Amino acid sequence: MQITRAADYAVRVMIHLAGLPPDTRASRADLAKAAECPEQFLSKVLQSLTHAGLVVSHRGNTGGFELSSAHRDASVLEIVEAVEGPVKLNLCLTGPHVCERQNWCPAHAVWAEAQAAMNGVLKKATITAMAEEAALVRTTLETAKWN
Amino acid sequence: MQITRAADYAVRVMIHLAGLPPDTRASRADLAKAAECPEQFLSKVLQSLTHAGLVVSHRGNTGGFELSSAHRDASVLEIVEAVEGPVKLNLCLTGPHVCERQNWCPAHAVWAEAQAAMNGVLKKATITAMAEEAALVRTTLETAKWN
DNA sequence: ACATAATCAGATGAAAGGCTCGGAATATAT
DNA sequence: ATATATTCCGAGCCTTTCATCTGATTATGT
Repeated sequence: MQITRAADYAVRVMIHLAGLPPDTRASRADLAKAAECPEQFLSKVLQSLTHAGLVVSHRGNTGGFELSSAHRDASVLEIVEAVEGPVKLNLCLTGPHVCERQNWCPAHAVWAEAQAAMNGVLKKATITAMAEEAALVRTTLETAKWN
Repeated sequence: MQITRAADYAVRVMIHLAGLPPDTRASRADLAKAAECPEQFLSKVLQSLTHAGLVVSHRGNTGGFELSSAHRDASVLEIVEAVEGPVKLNLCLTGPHVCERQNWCPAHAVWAEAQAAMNGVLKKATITAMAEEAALVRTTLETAKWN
C-alpha cells in the first residue's frame, strides 16, 4: 500500500510551481530538475495534471506549464486523485455492491474510517502553504550557511 | 494505493477466529469459506500469519489453525503488517537516508502525518472488538428475520 | 500404516508501475 | 511565409508485483 511514484512527483512539481511568481511558466526540464525525477516520465504525470485542470500547458518555443489560477490552492488529496484516480484503501470501498459482506462485516467500517482519517490530512495540506514553508526553510538554511 | 487482497483476507480470517470459542481449531477449508476467498490462496496468507505468530498451526488429522493466545487482541495494523510488511505510505518514509529532500521538503511531513492518522485507526481496531460486533449484528439480523 | 492436513517452492497469467521514443504543435527569426 | 528550434502529446515497451494455482513433502492422530 503505497503512493505511486507518479503521485509523489506530481506533489513535488505542484509545490514548486506554487512557489514561483504568478504567470510564470516552467518547462518540463526545469520541473524535472526541481522534482529530482526522470524528465521523460514527468511527461505522463504532467499530462494527468493538465487533464485534471490543475496546471495549464503551453506548447511551442516559449511553452511550459503553469499553475491553473482556479486551483492555486489545491490540496495534496486533489493532486493524488488526479494522478491515481479516487482513493480506495480496500476493494470493498469501491462501490455499494462490490462486497456482499458490507452489511455485517465489521472490517468494512474500519477501512472506511482509516481512509477518512488519511484523506483528512491530505485534504488539509494545500500547496500554497507548503510552498511558503519550503521558501522559509530554504532561507533559513541559507542563513545558516553564512555563519 | 490499496491494501492487497491477501491483507484483506487475513483480517477476515482473524475476525472469524476471534469469534470462535477458545482453543477451537479451524481448517483451511473452513477459513476459506468464512472469508469467502480462494482456499489455495489462503495457504500463503495463513503462512504469513503463523510466521508472525498471530495464529498457531497444527498439522495432521485433527489439525488446523487457532488464534495465538498471546495475540488474542491483535489490531488490524498488526495483521496488515504481518502480511505486507511495514506500512510506508510513500517511498520517502522508508528510512532516514532514502530521500535527500527530507530536510526541507514540506511534503515529507504530510505523508508522515497521513500515515500516522491511518495507522492510528488501524491500531485501535482490535479483532476481539470486531468479532463481538459481528456476533451482535448477526443475532440482530436473525431476529429481524423472525418478524 | 493410512488418511488427513499444513508446508513450501515454484509456475502462471494478468495488471500495474516506471520509463522511452517518435511525432504534432507553436512561437520566433529570417 | 517558411524554416527552425523548442516544447508538449500520446502510443507503446519492459519490468515488477499481485493473485492465484499446482504439486510434491512433511507431520500427526487413529
